[in-house]
Amino acid sequence: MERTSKHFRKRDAILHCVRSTDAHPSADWVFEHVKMEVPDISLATVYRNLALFKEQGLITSLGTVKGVERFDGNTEPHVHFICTQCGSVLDLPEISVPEELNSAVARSSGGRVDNCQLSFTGICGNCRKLN
Amino acid sequence: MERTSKHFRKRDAILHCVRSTDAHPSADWVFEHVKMEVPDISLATVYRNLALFKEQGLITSLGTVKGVERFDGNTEPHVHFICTQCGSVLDLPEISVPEELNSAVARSSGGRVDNCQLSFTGICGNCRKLN
DNA sequence: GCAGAAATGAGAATAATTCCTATTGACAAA
DNA sequence: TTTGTCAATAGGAATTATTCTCATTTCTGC
Repeated sequence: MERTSKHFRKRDAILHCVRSTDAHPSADWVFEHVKMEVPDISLATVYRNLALFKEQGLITSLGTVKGVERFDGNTEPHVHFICTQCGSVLDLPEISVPEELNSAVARSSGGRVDNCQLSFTGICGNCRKLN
Repeated sequence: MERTSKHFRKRDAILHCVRSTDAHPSADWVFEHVKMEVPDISLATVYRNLALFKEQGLITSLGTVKGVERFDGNTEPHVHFICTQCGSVLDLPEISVPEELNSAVARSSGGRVDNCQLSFTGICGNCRKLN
């Protein structure tokens, strides 16, 4: 379905915002940025749609960094480095989790595996310089 | 230092509680359980000490499950399976992350790597039966 | 244009977590 | 034994992220 109509302008702006950044943004970050294009956007709409996109698998969630949920528009499996000082998140495309682990996990957990997430935490290069 | 004095009874009870369970508990779970031994414990004390232990590396945090932070008294690196339906967390000791990744990540991120966490999410065996 | 459905704004409500302040226990020195 | 100091704590207020409610707006199909 073409969703260029006004009805979906806000929803699409939110999705586009998350997908066109590698900032791994929070709901609030998305809110602030979408507001530039669509000034009458509401924070509730951002939360609502992020939850929807996540459910539909259009975006993923990294979990929380410093108490705030962070999203990722890149749904390809990939690894993250999270700076615990400044909260920045970096993609590590060169590292990967062996595909065959999923079935091993399904077997040993007795459940259904939907997702896998590998992340490293530490202090990023930038923060190290500043200290 | 011997910490058997009354002064540290609560702090130690909190640490012991987290370490003696594989429930990967939340602050509230710890609070409820420590209360059985030490009825006049306060929730703020639990939060404060969990944050302290985490900082000292005595325990780790899994991040949040369904919006609630979960802790782990087992600081050995290991992999988790998290059920997104019931929120239970299972250890997967048979799966492991290659040690050499840490240095690869440090190199490619330009930062200092403190921790690494691999977790799988899905629906656990129990929840699958119940559906 | 009209009816029903979907999407939204605004702000209230909720829930997890942190902060604040008075109090208490430990411990050392007088 | 008393006193001073300091860390640890209780209890509740404050904060903050997130969700909910509901009235309103916008879309779609007719």
